[in-house]
Amino acid sequence: MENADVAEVFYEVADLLDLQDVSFKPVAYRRAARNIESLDEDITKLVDEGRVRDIPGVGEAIADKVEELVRTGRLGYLEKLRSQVPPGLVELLRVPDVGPKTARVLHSELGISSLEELKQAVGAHRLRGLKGFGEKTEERILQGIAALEAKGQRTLLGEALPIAEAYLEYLKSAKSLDRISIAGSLRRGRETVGDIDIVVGDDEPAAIMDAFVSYPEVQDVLMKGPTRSSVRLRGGLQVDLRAVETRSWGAALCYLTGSKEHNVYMRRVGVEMGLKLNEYGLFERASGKMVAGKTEEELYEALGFGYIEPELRENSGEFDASKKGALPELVKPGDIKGDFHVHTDWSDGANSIPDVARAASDRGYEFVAVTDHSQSLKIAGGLSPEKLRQQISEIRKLESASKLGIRVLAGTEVDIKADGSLDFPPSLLKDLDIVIGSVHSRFKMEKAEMTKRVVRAVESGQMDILGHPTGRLIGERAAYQLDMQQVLQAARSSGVLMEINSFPNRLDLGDIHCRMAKEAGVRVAIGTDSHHVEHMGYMRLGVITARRGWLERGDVLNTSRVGDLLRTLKGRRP
DNA sequence: GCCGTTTTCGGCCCGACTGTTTTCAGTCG
Repeated sequence: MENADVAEVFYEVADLLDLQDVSFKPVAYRRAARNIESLDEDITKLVDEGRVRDIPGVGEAIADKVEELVRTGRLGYLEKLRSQVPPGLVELLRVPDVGPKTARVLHSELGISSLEELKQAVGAHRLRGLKGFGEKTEERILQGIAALEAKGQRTLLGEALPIAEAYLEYLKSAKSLDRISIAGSLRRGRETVGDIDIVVGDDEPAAIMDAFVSYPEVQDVLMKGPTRSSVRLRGGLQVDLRAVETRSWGAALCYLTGSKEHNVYMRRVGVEMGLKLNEYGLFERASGKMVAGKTEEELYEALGFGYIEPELRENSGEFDASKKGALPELVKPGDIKGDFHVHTDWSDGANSIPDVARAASDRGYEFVAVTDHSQSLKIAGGLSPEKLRQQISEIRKLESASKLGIRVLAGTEVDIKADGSLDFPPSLLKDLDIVIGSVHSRFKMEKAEMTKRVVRAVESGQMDILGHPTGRLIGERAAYQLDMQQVLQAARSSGVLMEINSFPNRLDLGDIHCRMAKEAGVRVAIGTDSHHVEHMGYMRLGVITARRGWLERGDVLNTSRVGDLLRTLKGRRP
């Protein structure tokens, strides 16, 4: 049973308790679920070692339930709760503006217990007769259902970021503002986001709201007030704007960046110091006097912490690290000196080698690695050994004619075959500057078999980087079964690096695995997996992911000068 | 249900917006 499965059960428990109007327990179950979800160890391992209670938010009662769940695959408590709540009520909670109270009334008064029944009841205007329900509520619920059906899922970081940046540019051009920033999970760099949050700090905060709701991409205005407004864009993405006076800028930005758990912790620390923290600032509880809030830096300082980077704000150790002066100095986009993973028109890429070199040079890089596919991957035009030989000499020729203005590394993304052998002979691989080994076939292997396959490749002595190590496609395909700890141990002893594949729907390694890699003493290499020079801009997504994984400059091979880099790589392979 | 220089009980973050309200509950973030 995976961590995510255990978390999902507890989320459902929380919903079911909410529907029974139970207080506080839902919060506790959700907290436990979130912490289990973001754990960097297998929950089964923790159960085996009796360490479940070490997880924050997991006490005696939840620990027992985790153990039951992991050992038997079932949870009696969940089954009991399910029998007490009409099936289908939980799905009503997914409709915006329908919470537990509304769902209960809908069921008790109108007998509604599914999304379908709710839709019919709204269509027949049966809600407006109920106490506390009117026409507007009916309309909102109808819109909520439509939005849920149209979208319902999270948006990739790489899709949301440009949309948010365009919106920001528009707002800045509409009115001169003291401060404006993206906030929320997007600012924290989560791999997917539910919505876009924007914060404005200005001495006339309410004045931006008209411009905000008039953005041409807006389809619906969900709410509009002097400090807060909310819209839905064409395409379904929701955008929230919060505007405060400049003196509250830092407090509002911090509050809206979250995470929720991070905020709750900060508030508790404030309470212990006799202070009150909200989106307007940090205040003395007794006098109401403002202590901090104009900038995030002064806010953290006033609470006794150093500045915590947005990507770390998940309440997963950042406060402890700050107290100990052990916060990482995160790798920055400007540290990146090259891209390790680019395809060209020799296999399934769109651009020529000189085009790729030029694009890399335009980005200010010192190097770029050409890593086309290998022979087995026919669908992607994988190169034969002869063709790869030709490509190598082509690259060397261009280099010696110094026509490229940048160091182009001759490389490959070689298939790791089902038995763990590589798709090119060692005699060919040794002539390359860089070898990425990737799994592109037989995804459904058993965990033990897949782990053996990958470990064998990692230990072959012919590979520098393990490409997209889990194989997941966000929202499309689950990771293949793999014992990541074993792979990391093998990588450490063989000196192989883990890739952070920056393609928007991969981000593989993800943040949690990056942190695991660091703890295991394994460095990472960031590659964009570009199939078009435009894709080379995805590098920033990889950097954000590295930052969420607490990685510093020294943990990321891309930050090396090209000379050092080549010595590192050559020194490793026989 | 969890947690603790407010510690084994009594708390649990705090505020905006909406709709249906004659003063506030519900939802959301």
